[in-house]
Amino acid sequence: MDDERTDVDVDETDLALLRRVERDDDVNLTELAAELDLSKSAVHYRLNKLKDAGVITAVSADVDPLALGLTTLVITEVSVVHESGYADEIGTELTEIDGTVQVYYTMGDVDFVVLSRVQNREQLNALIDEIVSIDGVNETSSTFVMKELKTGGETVAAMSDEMIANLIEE
Amino acid sequence: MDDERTDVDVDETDLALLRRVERDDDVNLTELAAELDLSKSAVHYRLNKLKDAGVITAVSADVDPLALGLTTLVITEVSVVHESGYADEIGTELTEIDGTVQVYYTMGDVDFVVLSRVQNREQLNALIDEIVSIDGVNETSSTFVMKELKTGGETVAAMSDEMIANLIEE
DNA sequence: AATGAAATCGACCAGCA
DNA sequence: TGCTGGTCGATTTCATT
Repeated sequence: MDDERTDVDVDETDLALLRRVERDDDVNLTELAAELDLSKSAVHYRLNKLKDAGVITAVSADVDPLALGLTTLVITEVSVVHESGYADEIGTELTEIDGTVQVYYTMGDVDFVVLSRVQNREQLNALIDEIVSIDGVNETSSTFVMKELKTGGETVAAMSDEMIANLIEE
Repeated sequence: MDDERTDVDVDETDLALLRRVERDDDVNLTELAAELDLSKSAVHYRLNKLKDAGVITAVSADVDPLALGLTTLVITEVSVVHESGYADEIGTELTEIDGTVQVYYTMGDVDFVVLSRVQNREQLNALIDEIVSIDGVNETSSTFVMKELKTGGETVAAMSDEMIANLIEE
């Protein structure tokens, strides 16, 4: 029993709807209604509610990086000189480097984890050069991704029964 | 000059369209057409083309993890005993653990990088226990994410001019 | 949360550059 | 090959219960 305060309240139907549209929202209300055993109006009502509540933050097209030649995904750990209080600024600069797709500020001896997509090794070298040239960056360590086994597109689908239960009973 | 063979050919207009819909596809054709200075038919035509070509793999709703109480994001490095050729199987098992949202198979001394979302520390402990109990897993190292600075939703927007140029000139 | 009607939209086509 | 413009059926939307 830890985190009790949840901003929004969703029920099992909402979660089923979310699971469906986070996978594929390129459907009309009639189809959604049939799949979820709801009326079209009910689906419409719930989708609006979920968007208003901020549970659904956007409806977006998923672009295949490979189709654009972005065949290389790299994970880079970035450490900064720990005297500098410029972590915020460094983080912002990391997000602005072309090719970076995910940037996380982390606890521990590594300060940032950066995921980047590039088309070839030259672009990778250029990208890492850009990172190390940021003022305050101390050390970097990069690893190639050989296979993307799960890509993070689906949030609700990744939740356990316990996580679901914590949401429902509130 | 490295990777020359790209499966699909897209032009600047396609990329502008992709940039728009990967950010927000919750708009009608009329609005898209106005923003891109195209006719509705042209937008319709290009969107279909991009979906057929596999550049757009899906249109999906983005769910805010925080709205569902998933306040904790953790990055875990997983090493396997290197005698075992069960890397594929271990990878699959990692993707199936509740809470894991991204799983990458990597080169180097770390074999997998796993990103997980949980609601509290107990769930995190349970998750890590599940990982280490996988047959063949040797060692894990986890790091809390304190701030998500860039979350990887947009692929085209992250591309440099050079990457774009490599795509256009083919 | 359901109904039904009005407004709007997306799909499609024949023709064109 | 990519686009235009217009039509029609389908869809979203909304007031009402």
